[in-house]
Amino acid sequence: MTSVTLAQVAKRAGVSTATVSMVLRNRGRISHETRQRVLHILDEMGYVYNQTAANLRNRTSNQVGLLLHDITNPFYGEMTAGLSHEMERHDLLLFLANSEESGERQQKFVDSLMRNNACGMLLCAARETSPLFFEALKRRNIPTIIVVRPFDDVDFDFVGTDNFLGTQLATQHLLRLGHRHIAFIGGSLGSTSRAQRIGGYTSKLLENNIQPESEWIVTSQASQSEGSRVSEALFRRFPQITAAVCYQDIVALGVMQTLRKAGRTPGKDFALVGFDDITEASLVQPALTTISVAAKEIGRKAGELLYSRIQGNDEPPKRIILPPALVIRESCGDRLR
Amino acid sequence: MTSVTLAQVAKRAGVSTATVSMVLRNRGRISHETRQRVLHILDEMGYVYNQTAANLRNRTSNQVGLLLHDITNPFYGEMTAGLSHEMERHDLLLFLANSEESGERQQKFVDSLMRNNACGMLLCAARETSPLFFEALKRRNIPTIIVVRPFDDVDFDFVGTDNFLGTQLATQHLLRLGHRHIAFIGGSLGSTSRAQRIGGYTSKLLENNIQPESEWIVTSQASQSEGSRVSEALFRRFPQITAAVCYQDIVALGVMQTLRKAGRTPGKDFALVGFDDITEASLVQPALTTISVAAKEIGRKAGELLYSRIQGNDEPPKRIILPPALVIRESCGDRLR
DNA sequence: TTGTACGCGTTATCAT
DNA sequence: ATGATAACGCGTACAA
Repeated sequence: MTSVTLAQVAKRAGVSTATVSMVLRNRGRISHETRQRVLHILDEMGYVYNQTAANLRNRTSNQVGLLLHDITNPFYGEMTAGLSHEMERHDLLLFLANSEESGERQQKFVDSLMRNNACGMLLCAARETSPLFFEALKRRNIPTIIVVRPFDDVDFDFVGTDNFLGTQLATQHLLRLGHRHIAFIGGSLGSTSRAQRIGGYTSKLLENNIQPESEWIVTSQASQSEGSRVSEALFRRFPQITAAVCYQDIVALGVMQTLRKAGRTPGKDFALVGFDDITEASLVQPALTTISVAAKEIGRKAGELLYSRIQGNDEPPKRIILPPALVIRESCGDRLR
Repeated sequence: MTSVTLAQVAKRAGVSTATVSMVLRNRGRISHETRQRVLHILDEMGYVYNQTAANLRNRTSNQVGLLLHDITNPFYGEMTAGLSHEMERHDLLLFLANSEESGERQQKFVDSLMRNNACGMLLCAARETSPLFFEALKRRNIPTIIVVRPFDDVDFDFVGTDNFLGTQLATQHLLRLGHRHIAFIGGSLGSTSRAQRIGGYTSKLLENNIQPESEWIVTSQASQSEGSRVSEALFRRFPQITAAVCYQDIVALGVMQTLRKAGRTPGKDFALVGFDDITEASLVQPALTTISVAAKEIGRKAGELLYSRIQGNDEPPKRIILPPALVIRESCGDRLR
């Protein structure tokens, strides 16, 4: 390695290490002359700053961790891009870990972050994460932002989207188009996001004096095939359903499949709204009307908030909820327009 | 912070810091008794190992950097997942940075890695990266693996896919299906990957006595919308084209859009092959026939190789080229079967 | 098992 | 005004 140390530079420049350090960090009072000489020698010797030593001394670091459960999901890719951009702006390094929904891996990553003295973290926790995990986190006293997956502990900062509003928009759209028999398809039982989305759906129905039918609300795994399977059973039991709000675009794609098999055409004799606005949404035929959440913006906002926390911002925990938007395509028909 | 130090634990346990250190790292010969007592006190005091201090002392670290140019691209998401998994296995932390094709950001990240004493890095360099960048990297003497984007400097390890073979497979598939007017869509001019893929496409055409038409080879940015825009122009000019090999799945998705707009159906009156096999490929309708490059596997293999380098493996630089595979779905029709 | 010098930058205190 | 001295952050490993 033979790395050049500050002391070596100091010796060569005929000054103390304190002086070199001050030059490097633009602190203290150093004469222009000395400063120039030191800078020159730093360059000449190819000095590389040892952040590790500095961090040890200062008991800080410039490293933050991002824990996701599935980096493969394009939504999180977008979010990570937004976050990464923000981190770079503040000269923070980003650790990435992928829990793959394993609580064990998740815990291991957090422990690792603590050992490495990370100065902050962003968390999209694995499903079924124990509350104890969060309690332990609080005691760690490290700035932590919960992202995307809603979490109702008010002691944490949270950045995500407004699930409730999202499905309200979706449901309202269907109502305006004249639909009265609207189902909700997808999501898994434990999911908080799902609970919120169902809340938006239900509330909008009630606002319009429509009694929600609990049997028209069904779960589905996050895959096209499951969406298809689940909706087939639903439509067979309740043929009067003419529209559906889906928990995710992927599920909506499955529903489309079912409709086609049954000789029905989404956008003509059935209306479908998805959620997420994934790439495929605009590609399928007919293109999927859906709720768009600005993934990149979530990443950016989360990064911004984390940075402010690292800087010492100790206002009460914030909840930054980005508004989703209805993207009208073709899967609901155009009776409205 | 009030973090517990090794010295505090030692004092409380009535032993030396050396003993505690050895207990922590399972080294040396410590009596079972002492070991138990120390472990107990470590736990009791909530000791958190300070990796920073250890790293400083050992002049090493357990942190590696991954530099991508576009984490948003699902291909890299997959690759990152594979890599991340491998890193976790070896207790390495992964720094992620997204250059967004900016040489400046890229340089900044590498500098940051050096300052932070990273023990290795994986690089998918920005386009137009100066050779000087790589030369400088060599002098740094830090284990570095070039991934995905082909790079012809034999001094570096490389892990990627066989672009040439990939498009050969794709082109051959189309030829077998009877197509003779085959375009190549996507990629940008400077790209080495693209050059190789066009090589595979061209060679296969020639093998079959078909003269490649240079005007049927067009560039496109890595986005669906660009793929759509570019292909629209191409098809207008050359309506005789009945099939296309795409540089990327994303571009292929855009081409699908164009076809649909024109009232054509991929898989029926047009045949389309993508490259990458991203998740969406199997989800779109019709599902995209594509070249699978096992992105996850590339990540895993690259991680494995990097780890071995970090461990001191000093064999000559390796080139690990993973064979791609044709994944037949629906976008080419089934005239063959 | 222990004592302690060491890795390298930081900064409060002291000197000119 | 400028700059030097030296203790310090915390775990490691060698000599004793």
